Amino acid sequence: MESERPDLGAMVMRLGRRLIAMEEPILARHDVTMWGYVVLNALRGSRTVRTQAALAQSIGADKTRLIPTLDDLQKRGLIERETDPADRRVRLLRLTEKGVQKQRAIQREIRTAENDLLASIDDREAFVRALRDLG
Amino acid sequence: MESERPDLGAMVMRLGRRLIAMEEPILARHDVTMWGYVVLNALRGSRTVRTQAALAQSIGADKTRLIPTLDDLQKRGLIERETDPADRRVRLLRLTEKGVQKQRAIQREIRTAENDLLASIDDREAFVRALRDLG
DNA sequence: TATTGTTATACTCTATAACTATA
DNA sequence: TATAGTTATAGAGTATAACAATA
Repeated sequence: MESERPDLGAMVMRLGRRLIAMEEPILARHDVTMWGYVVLNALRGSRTVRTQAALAQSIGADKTRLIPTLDDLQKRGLIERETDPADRRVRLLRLTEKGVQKQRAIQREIRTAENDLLASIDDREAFVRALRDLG
Repeated sequence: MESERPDLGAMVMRLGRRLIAMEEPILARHDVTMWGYVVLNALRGSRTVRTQAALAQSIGADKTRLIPTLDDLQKRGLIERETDPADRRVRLLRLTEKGVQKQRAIQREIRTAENDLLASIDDREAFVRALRDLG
């Protein structure tokens, strides 16, 4: 019998805010914004070079609000942005080696912090699996 | 062995957005905003009358951004706001009977929708319990 | 002087529209 | 003409500062 509890949405958003708060100091130490980290993650998986429009869509962002982030990441040598010779309107994106290292370093720290946070959960794998399935 | 997965924060926020999207049409049908519903929920549990400042703190909101919400709920007869005779600076808040009914009706619909969404999860109670503990 | 509630202002974030360069 | 990327503008949401009433 399930006792009274807050709505699922309230609990999930609360946990989400807690996780974001946990990540923020890590990102700050690496001098990367949340959007910057999201971009690094999106480019890591698919070594496939992508256009900015495709990237924006894949992370559910407007293409215009990605541009300052891409400018910054490029300026700092974490990504490369080159004109597609086959269609000079398009910019092909990819992580530099430095960008790959940065993404790995940040994610490693975040995973460690996640593990601490999940320590109290009985069956962590089941919990994570459920979260994944519900996405 | 846990296969590669997105960060916990990304998965949780994604699920959170999905739940919000699920709730929004329900709230719209009842002509209540998300903030309005949060206030109704906060006042439901504690029949204890509260001040606006206490309410704001309990839901993690700034006191100033609650005021338009309270004005609206009061105008529509869902809450009462009366001056505390013991300290005339303070407004005591409580749900009206109409407000209680409204909160119940909305939550009932949300719970039904949550159940549909959780249908695919193996051990739902464990999942909900974990979410609760992590809050 | 400090505090509750309120209003007015400023700031941040995001989306919309307008521009360029290619196709 | 249509599209990728960019820039400029406007809108929503939120926080900050200032105010009136009361303690």
